[in-house]
Amino acid sequence: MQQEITTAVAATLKALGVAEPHFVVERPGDEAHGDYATNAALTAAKGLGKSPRAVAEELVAQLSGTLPRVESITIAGPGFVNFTLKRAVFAEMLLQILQAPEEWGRSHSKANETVLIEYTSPNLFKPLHIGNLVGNIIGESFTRLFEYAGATVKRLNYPSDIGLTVAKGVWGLRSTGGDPSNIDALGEAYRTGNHAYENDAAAKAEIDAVNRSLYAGNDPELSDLRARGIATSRARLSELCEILGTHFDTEIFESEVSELGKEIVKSAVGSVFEESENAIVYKGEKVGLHTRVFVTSHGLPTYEAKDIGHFTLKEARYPDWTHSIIVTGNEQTEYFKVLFAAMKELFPTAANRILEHVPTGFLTLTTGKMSSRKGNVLTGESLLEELMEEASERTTKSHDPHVTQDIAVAALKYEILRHSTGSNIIFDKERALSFEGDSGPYLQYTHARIASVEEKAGAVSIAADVGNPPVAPYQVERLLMAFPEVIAAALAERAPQQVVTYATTLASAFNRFYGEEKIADPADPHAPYKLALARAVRHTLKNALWVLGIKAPEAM
RNA sequence: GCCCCCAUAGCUUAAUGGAUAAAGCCGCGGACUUCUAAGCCGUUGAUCUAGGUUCGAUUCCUGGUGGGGGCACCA
Repeated sequence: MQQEITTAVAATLKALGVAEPHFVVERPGDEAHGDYATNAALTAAKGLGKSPRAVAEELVAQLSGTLPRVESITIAGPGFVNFTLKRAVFAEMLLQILQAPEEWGRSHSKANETVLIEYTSPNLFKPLHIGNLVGNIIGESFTRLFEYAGATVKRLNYPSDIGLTVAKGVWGLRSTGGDPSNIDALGEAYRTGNHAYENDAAAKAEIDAVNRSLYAGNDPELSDLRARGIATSRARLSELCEILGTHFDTEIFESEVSELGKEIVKSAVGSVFEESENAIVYKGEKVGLHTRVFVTSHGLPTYEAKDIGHFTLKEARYPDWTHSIIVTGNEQTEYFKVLFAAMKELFPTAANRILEHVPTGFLTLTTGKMSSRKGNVLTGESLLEELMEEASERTTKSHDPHVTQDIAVAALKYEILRHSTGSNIIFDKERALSFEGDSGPYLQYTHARIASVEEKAGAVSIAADVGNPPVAPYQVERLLMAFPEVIAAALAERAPQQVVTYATTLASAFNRFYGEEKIADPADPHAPYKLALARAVRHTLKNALWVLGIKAPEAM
């Protein structure tokens, strides 16, 4: 519908003599301004040498009668042109939603793309950090937005299974005698190792030696501890992904790419890379960036070289990729600028396709910072566990443990996805645990409430039907129409929070409707229409929640 | 020192250059013997600062102040 109006307005402006029409068609914030509005007259007025209102009047005169689904076109304010849709358009929309609920909101705009999305990427050998959890939640919502646009999406995980973090953990395990099959013991071992590394010079030297041994694989005892710890970490990660509703299509480990990356970098010395102070570096200054080390003076590959190797493995697995997205914390923003510049010089395929870094913000608690390195231990999993305990206390209608879990996950995901991607998140546990007001559980509750009303309606033999609509559309109905546009905008702007905001607004509008109107009233001639509307809202909420990676329970 | 990001109500957050800046929390006050009260209704309250561009600026540009991140052998 938005597209229909945009096309018509563009054509009319051209007919009026505007060479390059520049305007937007949007949904006005105020319902009184109709269903769609355009600023076309304001933007075109100057070029035409006329007043905005005069241009608006010409626009209205030209457009009248050309849009079959538009009831009226009016001029308001300084020269906005407002479009109000015909009543029947909304009934048609409800019918469309009820007939193909799974399709509502989907498009084919990315049907020709294969998108590789890399996210989560934790350090194995310690409990999942809260930052990994943020990345997982945001990354997953991106995969779903792309899937909704018809793209082929591959979910990639790139865990760190070698390096200083692992060495600290292995050293710590040996020092504490902890059980490598216990995830908490791994966390404890890591903290012990990290503390020693920062405060004890002798221990630091030992840990560095452990690190070299692990790379070389020349100490069976250490390598065995590493392998067992990693197995424990991976098993735990799988469990958490199950709870979060995520999975990965491909996992590539840091240890697989180290040597590969190093060799590629070495072979490109003199062309892409150069030697400097015995290290191999990429001089980012030539493209307005900064220099970074890819291979150290000791001949070890850095994260940079590993990412080069990583890229070649990704490409080998998915040669038809068109778009590669990496989701990480925003502290790596500058790093990826340099890495991508180097990759575009190095790989012809990378030069012609899209490499994109999506930065996520830092999550801090209202009670202070969190860091698993410093031992103030709120991990991703401990946070989830707390939320699940609270959810189980509050669940009344359903005692299904899966529903309880889904509610806890919803609370967490909503709290993270409501922010604009990349902005820092101040997480208030009390607020998330309260499940009141704008929240994941609020959306789920609204969904479950509608399911319950539908059940009641069935019991009194009311069937959904759009044949007898009330004279004026309800506010909820108008809101429904925006859903596909919101999904498209959220993808284009990399902004899942728009889906969060929309779903919350929709739920709120429905709850107001619910408070004002009786839906399942056998004596009400409009009951079948109201039921159809309620069901359409439920489908829309369910689809919006799906995009956010949140389950929509039937009862709670 | 250089580079990047950020600053909206008491708190946590929204707002493709557009109309009266939108919610939730907190506070106060309501409705309901009626479909799920995790709900609904009412109410107080905000764009860091000085300029600039624009018909129009929370949004774009410049300076200032305050905060976060990054800047060669960590990831």
